[in-house]
Amino acid sequence: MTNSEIAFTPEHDHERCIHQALDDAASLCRERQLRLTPIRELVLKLIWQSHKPLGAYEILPALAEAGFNSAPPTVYRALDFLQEQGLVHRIASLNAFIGCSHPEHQCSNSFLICTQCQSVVELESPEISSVIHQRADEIGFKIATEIVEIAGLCPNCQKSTVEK
Amino acid sequence: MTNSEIAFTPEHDHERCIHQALDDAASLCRERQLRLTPIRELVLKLIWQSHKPLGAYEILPALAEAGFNSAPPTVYRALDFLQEQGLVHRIASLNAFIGCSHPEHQCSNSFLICTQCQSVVELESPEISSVIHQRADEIGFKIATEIVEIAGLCPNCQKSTVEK
DNA sequence: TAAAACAGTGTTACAATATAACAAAATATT
DNA sequence: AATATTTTGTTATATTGTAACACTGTTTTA
Repeated sequence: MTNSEIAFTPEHDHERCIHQALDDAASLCRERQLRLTPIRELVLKLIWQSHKPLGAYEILPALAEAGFNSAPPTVYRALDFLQEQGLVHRIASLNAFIGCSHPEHQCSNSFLICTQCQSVVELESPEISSVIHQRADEIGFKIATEIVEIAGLCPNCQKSTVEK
Repeated sequence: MTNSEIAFTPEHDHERCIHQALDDAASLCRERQLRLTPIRELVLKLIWQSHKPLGAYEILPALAEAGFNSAPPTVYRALDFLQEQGLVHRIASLNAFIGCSHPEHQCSNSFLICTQCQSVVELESPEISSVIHQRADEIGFKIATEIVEIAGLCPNCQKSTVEK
């Protein structure tokens, strides 16, 4: 099973996903000499509680519970930091945030979004990016950022839909 | 020049774009036995004032000026209708709306967004869609809707940037 | 080490985008 | 004409995101 498909496999060992993500973040921040403060780490952990994107305002209560200030700027600042470091992505079509599954590499910013279970996987596909660049080149358009958000039914939810 | 590039060509005859869009909308609604009411037509016309996406709240003042109610639901209803009929698209990354340049055909929902002049063109590219479907098939993901939003510099703005 | 600089957080207020719910009016259908 | 349906008016509010400034902790420099 590729990394992509894990999110669409409910029975996977998610503790491992969380652990990996937090470890990656820690080492990445160490390398870059940036501070993964308690707030930032908590926000990242909360986002990684599942493979479903989380809204900023869904994060706030947990911050409050942990004893931090829980006004919107607190969470948005943490999210900004995490996004800048490529640790989380914002899904524009959902106004929500998802953990990056490979923060070390360059990201495609392509996502498959299941409309039934809400799980999201990052679509790693050089071909998609390459075709997009090809087409942009033809028009003479100079790409800065790409967003690809594909909504539909994940393999797992297709099964359950059929079973109904 | 292909249809796509018109939006990135400031000197094009935009009256023609507007006229075409309103005509298309009228005939399309006639065919489908739907009502292109004055509000809906005005909203469409306002959106077609340029090739730059328009926010819902930018439309409201013009509605008020034309003597209509100008509370948010009015414009969102019109936008909902126009979107359902494929006459306008919502750009998720901008929270804004743009006229569809070919409402008769199936739409790719792919856009090139110039970050300098704000112009947007619809990227008609069977290849992009095809590659996306290919990749989704491999994972067993059943696509319902696709969003592709590419931001960068349009050919025209690249020129002016160099000139500076 | 003290002082300055900077980064991170707390706090208040508000901006921008979008929707719920119900009443009234216009239009289409019987 | 009466009824049903669609569209619009209206009020209120939900959701998402940011500006601005004060305060605190951490790093850097003299």
